[in-house]
Amino acid sequence: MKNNIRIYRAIHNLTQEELARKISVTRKTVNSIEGGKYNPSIDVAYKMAKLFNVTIEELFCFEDEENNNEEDESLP
Amino acid sequence: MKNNIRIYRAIHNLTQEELARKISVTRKTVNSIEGGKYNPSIDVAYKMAKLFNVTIEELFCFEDEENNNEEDESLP
DNA sequence: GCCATATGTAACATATGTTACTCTTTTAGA
DNA sequence: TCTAAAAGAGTAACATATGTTACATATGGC
Repeated sequence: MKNNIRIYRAIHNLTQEELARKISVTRKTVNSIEGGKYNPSIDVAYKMAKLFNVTIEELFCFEDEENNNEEDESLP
Repeated sequence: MKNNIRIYRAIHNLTQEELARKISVTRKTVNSIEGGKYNPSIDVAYKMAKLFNVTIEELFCFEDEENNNEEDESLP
């Protein structure tokens, strides 16, 4: 699932570590979610969205994430 | 975390099983989330919100869930 | 009361999100 | 270039969400 964390982090001028501290998770969690390694829990998603003053839907891109292959390394 | 699943389910006239099938989870998952047994994953939350045509924030009540005790049995 | 449907719930197994620890790589600045 | 901050990442351990299966309870119509 793609997301706009990096963008909103830039807008609010926060490092991954600062963001992590503000929402009470580790920097690795922010790093992994921002990099799309895994999806956030709904709590973490909400805390981030609230901090950035946007909705969860604005921060994370759900739309057509079901039928893609999250990497292009499998393409011919 | 409280939620309005039961209400929106009633509005859309769906049983737990029908809702479950529409969002590709089991009835137990719907039942457990609706009953507040655990929080949904962000995917399930999104699918429900999309089906009911509301935002995740409208469907689930995050606001002051940190400092409550999720039951009123502890009240005097 | 009897029956069908809807809902609540338990034990266990599996999948996924999060942390702690550590290390490497990239980026920005003097 | 050298340095430090920032970001990317691997692993193991743990917490939580979800599925499977089965059974119990409620509710309404006959």
